[in-house]
Amino acid sequence: MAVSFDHRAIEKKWREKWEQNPININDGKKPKYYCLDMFPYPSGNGLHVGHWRGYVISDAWSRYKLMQGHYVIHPMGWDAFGLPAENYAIKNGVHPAISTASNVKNIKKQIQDIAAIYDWDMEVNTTDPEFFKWTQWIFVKMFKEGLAYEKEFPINWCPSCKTGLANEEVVNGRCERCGAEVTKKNLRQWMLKITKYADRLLEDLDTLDWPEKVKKMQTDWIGKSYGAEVDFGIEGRDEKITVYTTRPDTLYGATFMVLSPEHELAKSLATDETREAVENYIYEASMKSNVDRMQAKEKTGVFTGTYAINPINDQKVPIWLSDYVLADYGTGAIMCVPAHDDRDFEFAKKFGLPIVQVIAKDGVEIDPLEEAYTNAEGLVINSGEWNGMESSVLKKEAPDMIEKAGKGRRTVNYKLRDWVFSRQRYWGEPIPIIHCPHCGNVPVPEEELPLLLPEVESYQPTGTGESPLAAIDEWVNCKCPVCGADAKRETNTMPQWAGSSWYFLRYVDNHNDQELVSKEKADQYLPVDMYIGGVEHAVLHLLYSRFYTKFLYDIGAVGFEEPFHKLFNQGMITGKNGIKMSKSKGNVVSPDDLVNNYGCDSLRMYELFVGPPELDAEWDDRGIDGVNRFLRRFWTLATDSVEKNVPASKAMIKERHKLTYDVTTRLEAFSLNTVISAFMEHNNALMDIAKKEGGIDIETIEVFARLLAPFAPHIAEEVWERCGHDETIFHSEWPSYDEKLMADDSIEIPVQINGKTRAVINVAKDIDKDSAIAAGREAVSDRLAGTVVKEIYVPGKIINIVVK
RNA sequence: GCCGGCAUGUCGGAAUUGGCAGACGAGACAGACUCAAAAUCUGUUAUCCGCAAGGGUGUGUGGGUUCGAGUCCCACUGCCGGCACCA
Repeated sequence: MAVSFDHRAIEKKWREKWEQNPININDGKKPKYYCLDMFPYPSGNGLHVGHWRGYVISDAWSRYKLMQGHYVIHPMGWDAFGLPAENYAIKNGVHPAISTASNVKNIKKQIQDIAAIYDWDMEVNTTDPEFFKWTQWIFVKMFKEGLAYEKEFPINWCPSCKTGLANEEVVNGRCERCGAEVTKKNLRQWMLKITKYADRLLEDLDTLDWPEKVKKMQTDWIGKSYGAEVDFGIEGRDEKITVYTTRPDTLYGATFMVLSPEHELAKSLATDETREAVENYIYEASMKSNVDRMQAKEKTGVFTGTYAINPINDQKVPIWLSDYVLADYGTGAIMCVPAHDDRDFEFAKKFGLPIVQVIAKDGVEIDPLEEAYTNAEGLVINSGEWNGMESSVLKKEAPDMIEKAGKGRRTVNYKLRDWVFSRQRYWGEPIPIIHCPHCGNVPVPEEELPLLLPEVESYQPTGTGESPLAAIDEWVNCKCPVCGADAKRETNTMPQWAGSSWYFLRYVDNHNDQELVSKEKADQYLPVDMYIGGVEHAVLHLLYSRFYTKFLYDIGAVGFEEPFHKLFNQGMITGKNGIKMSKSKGNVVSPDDLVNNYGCDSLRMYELFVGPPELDAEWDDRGIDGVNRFLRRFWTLATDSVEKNVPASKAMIKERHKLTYDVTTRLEAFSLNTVISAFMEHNNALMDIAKKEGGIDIETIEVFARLLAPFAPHIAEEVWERCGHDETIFHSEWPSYDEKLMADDSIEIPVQINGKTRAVINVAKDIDKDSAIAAGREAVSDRLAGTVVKEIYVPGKIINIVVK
């Protein structure tokens, strides 16, 4: 009687059919929907169940959009430049291109197990010359626009990876990739002027449908602040020192000044008496690492012996040096208001410097202040003509007052720094620049791109700040494309972010050798409607991609400014006790056996059922039994019902509409775990009905299958076929629901006395207030003691009788 | 230190606008089937008192608003994430 459920046979059958007759077809009429996964690095370790999660989420969403009548762009590719392949090459002598290709092959096979509707004709690989030709082309364009420039300065240097790092790649003073302590190294670097886009990157966040958390992280990273620059004269000298402050309203309280030890005037401010101490201090500061500087328990500093003049009151204020002042933020010099800043307060206490309170705390001046009154707001005091003002008002007006008096100017500052873009490693895109002794830096002519990586004997990073490419004379030595003189190639390569900053533009036109992407295709298919990936790229990849897209918009290569309209960050799948899955921890769960034992559909369902998609979830293999049981019960119910072919009953129709409502609304809310719950709950209800009525009508089974199709595509397709359909379920419409058919004739209403439920009454759904209350009183009559003060009836929800 | 988020049974989690807390699943326990086990099916499963009917308590802690609070407000505790001397 019962048709046995053989997931292997069913999945194999449909995989082959979909291969022959793809279900996601572009007929040129359907609206497009671009659903993108963050493309993976093809690691030699393969995929674990955590990688699956994001891909299942995006595929279920893509299939839903497909059934809603969209042509879905759902591509996959490989972010294949980067250190692991290179480190593998160093260890084993295998060219990164070879190990990468074999990793891509393995992971592609694993990804195909998910049965996602990826369009493999769109596949891209960042290490493919056909692709990185355009990565280099973008760089050349940026160079021509003045956005890529060379600079020598002390950059973040990872001594383990032996390469420079961008600011975004330093986490708590450590290398984002390997965790080694980051040091400073003076290096000639290629930089990208991302700071030019700071305001646009900030303002356009408002236009994005992204998690607030990610927007906030980008906002904080860009770190825009408003304030003023104030020019302080130097006693006995013509020069000025300009400071940046966000609190110009506290200028009267500036009792000393501190310069970063790297400040250009630092050394020259020393007097004969202080010279030795000042030079020692500057030297010591230069030797400190980021981590040392961050973990400093106590402030250090040295008096230069020289005084500045506070322009607001002509007071002499001593100039000190201290490494708590950052050289590369603002002007590298600050005015210190110890009464209203913790750091200045600590410094003043330690070195016995004067403290002048200029904003009254709770309306009074406190003498002496026990601690700094920070983020001060209130009445301005000890401030000459400013006395009696509200600090919040003065804060807004002071910059203009200072500017009018010729003592400074209104200004803004950003925490965002330009992007250190060169890496001293082999396995990356060569930076297409030629250094000519006559012409300076000359870009490789666009028609000569891609500039390929040469073969090397040793992939070992040199550690000197040159990449391994520098050792290959025949590659390095070239002719200047402008004047023909002997010249040398740039030997640094690009960071891994270079390819990932724009790859999503390339999928839709991946073999175009004339343009990065054709205007027609870009207009037709881009930008990305839904982007799904982990939150770890909040300020790296996602910020860089926005910057690249804005640049490409500015040069007319694309017609939109923001690459990703909607962003969804899925949570991480961890091992037991929330420990991140890793080979070294030995807690990696591979999807391969699970697919084999339970089937792709079961694993897909469980990946979604494991918890809210945006939260981390601990993996527990046992849970997959639950969804597997559900699928098998549905299978049995469906195949039995097809055989019995019973007519639809009122209960079946009601259940069908309730299911459609629950699945659709929960799916729209991206509450994917509760979508799966809805399937289980309604399947249980249908099984009960089938027990009583001998089966379920075929239309209800069909609706169930259609709703299930984005999640468990194989079983849904098989059931659909058994219901008598020749064409794929994915070309059927997404079911709609009718709220009238969902509703019960009667409803249950709890009756409370003083907020405690004492009875539940069953009444007609459109009962009026008086009848409802009467029925409620009747139901709890034996408990009604005392005087009724109030009766509350919330239609269809609750009756509450308040008794005294 | 600053900024954000979270806290519900044994476990993962659910609960539209404040309206029966614990849906759905895992696990456990009991029963059916079986020589037996697995699988499957049926039932029970927040906690306390009670044979039961029934009643008390209960969403990190303490308070508040409300007829009514997991949900709103105030204070606190714990965990997670971001930034980290940004003047």
